[in-house]
Amino acid sequence: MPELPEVQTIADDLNRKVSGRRITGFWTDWPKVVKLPSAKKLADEIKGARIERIERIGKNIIFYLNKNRLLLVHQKMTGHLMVGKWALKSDKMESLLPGPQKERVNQYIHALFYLDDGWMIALSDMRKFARIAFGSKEEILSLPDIKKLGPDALEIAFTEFEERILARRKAIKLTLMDPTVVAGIGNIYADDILWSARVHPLKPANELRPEELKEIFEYTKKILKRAVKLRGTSVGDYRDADGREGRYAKHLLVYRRTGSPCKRCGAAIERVRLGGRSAHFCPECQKI
DNA sequence: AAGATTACCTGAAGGC
DNA sequence: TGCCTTCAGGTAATCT
Repeated sequence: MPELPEVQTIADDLNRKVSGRRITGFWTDWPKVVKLPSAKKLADEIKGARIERIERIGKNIIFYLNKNRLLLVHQKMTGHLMVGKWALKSDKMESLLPGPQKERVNQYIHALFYLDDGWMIALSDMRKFARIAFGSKEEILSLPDIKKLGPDALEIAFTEFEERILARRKAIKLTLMDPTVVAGIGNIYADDILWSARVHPLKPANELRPEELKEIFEYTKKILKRAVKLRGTSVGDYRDADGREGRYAKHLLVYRRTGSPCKRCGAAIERVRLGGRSAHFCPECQKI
């Protein structure tokens, strides 16, 4: 579901809301969601853990716990972390609070962390791609998910960006979205970044001209920062930890605008399949 | 060994 | 109404 701006928004919200709380229990109806150590062990071992702070690494949300332990959550495509109060009613989740995160979202809650103040952190995930890992700081940070991550899109300097991108021969869009090259850019922002830089998504990364690379770099920073300020993009059912929508959706430049006029030249936006995903671009402004 | 494809899952939406 | 196909914010595993 979320890309860098959405994950940053959720991590910041969680940091504000649950730092200092103790975790009193864990529930899941989908044990596979815990890839390390196991759902049962996590439930046993996390009891009493104090949440120190929450940060984002790539698209992973990291809870720093006491005793040098970390809890990692990757929401993948449709995962949402939320803070609220829910009750188990037979095997169905029932919201105790009114608001936008009730009903439909709740039937997809597959994991709950109970907190010492009566509130809960819930992981809802329609497609069940999300994953949780729990262990020592060393264990979690040495997982391939974290270890293989490239530099963060908001942190990376131009020289390193240039070096890493030019080392790949595949399409620039796939390269931008490859978390081992740069971390944090997903399908929505990759499309908007390339449209802004006037670069065709299928252009091989190593064939980019210096000025094209510079534009891509500049717009990566600009667009991601803007989206963070707007608390992300809500397409479909994305919501922040309070159930609110992200406002970047109103600012989308090409993503999901197939057939609509290009905001620069008026030509009809086209869509192609790339690596099993949709790439949206302007055939006039973005030539190979 | 990089690049391309498939797997993981459950819908929603549109065509017939 | 229902069946079939395509698409959905990500990335790891598996191929070639």
